[in-house]
Amino acid sequence: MRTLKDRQLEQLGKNHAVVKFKKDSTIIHQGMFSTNVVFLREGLVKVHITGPYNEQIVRLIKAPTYLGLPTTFGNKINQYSVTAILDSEACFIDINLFRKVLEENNNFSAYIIQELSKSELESYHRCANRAQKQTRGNLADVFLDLSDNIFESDSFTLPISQSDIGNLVDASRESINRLLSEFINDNIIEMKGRKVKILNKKSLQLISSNG
Amino acid sequence: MRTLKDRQLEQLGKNHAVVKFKKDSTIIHQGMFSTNVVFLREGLVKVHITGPYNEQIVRLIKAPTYLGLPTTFGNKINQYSVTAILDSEACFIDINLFRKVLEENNNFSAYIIQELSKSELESYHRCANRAQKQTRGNLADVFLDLSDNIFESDSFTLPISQSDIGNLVDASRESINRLLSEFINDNIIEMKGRKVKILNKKSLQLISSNG
DNA sequence: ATAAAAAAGTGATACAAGTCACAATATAAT
DNA sequence: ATTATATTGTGACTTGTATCACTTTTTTAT
Repeated sequence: MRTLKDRQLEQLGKNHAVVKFKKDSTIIHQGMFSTNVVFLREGLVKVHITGPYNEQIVRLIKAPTYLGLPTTFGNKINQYSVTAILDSEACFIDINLFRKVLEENNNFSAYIIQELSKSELESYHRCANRAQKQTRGNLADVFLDLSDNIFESDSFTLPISQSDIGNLVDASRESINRLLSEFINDNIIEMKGRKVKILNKKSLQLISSNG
Repeated sequence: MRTLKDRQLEQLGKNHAVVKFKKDSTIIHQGMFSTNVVFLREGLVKVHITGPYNEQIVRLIKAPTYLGLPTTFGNKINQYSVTAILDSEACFIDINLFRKVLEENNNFSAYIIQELSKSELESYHRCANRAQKQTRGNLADVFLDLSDNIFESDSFTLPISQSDIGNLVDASRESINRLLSEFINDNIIEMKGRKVKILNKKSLQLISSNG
């Protein structure tokens, strides 16, 4: 499946320039008219959406991935924002071309459907977790996600602020801060500025599943 | 698009029996092996998933809709459960047939992609709302959804228990009960058993957007 | 019809996490 | 370098909502 994606990317990317985005710059702007799908080649982004009160971070996604699909098939106004949280690279693919490739290549459709399905499932799980766990457990999950999936290492640099973490797990900045102190105090993680080292992943996993 | 769906349904449904489900019977069982996609022709269902502590109701969906797509393209184990909350009718479509139709009919793929995209967006919005509003606002949203989208009427019969509502909006049964009393007391809704009449939709909308 | 099981109603209490209010560092900008 | 701005660290206090512990009502089963 990976090779398919790459082959397809080649086809789609041939006549599309790669655009570089610095950390903190916005790749997709909610509310803006758009006629592109974005293929994120490299980097890490946050997807955020205007909530009833604040801007809400919905999820972090790392490359490679497609972004902005809902815009492609619904109206042409972006329904959410995507901001780079690490330097990233993306290519913009014209919607019509994208649709044409979908039409011509059934495997590609199947691939996109699969990705969307996966994302739906993840969404359900996130939903269930956030709701049932308390902040400590959700925070542990963020660190596990960063370590296991995003950076694939026990040492990494936090790509977002404590207040963003709070926003992501539906907690206040202050609560996150206090819980981080707690984690550090319990020798579960070590932090120097935003440099994180996970000292006791077992504990994190325990916290994730219990609290 | 609607006609396309109907045409497609015809094609898919031709050799597939319609199965009737009584209220409260399970249509899709999480954890079970399955080789079908379900097309819900008629009725109303809840999608629920095993959370870290409880079973979590993720959303209500009314017919017509496809269910179980993630199973189709990922592994063959159902990743969530779907239970009828009103008498419903569904047809079961063999995965291979479904895939074949997807392959042969690009419009159908496009339609499925569109549906999945829409569902992703809804998911993001639900997420942002649940997180930022308190229970009163989320409860108002449930009533607005039931009235505006699901039953398209100001009078309807609650299809789920208070404890399910609580589960759906991440609150306890008791909180829902207290808030309902409050709504009734404020002449926002009227309830006789599970028969609901919305008396003041404006208020509900206000509560939805403020609290 | 009657027993059994769910669902709904309600008070008392507890607590996780929000909010407010500053102080202390960092980071970015001129 | 030196402001200006953003982020982080903490204490004190408040609050929405969970939990517990019943009672009452409704529904389902026998």
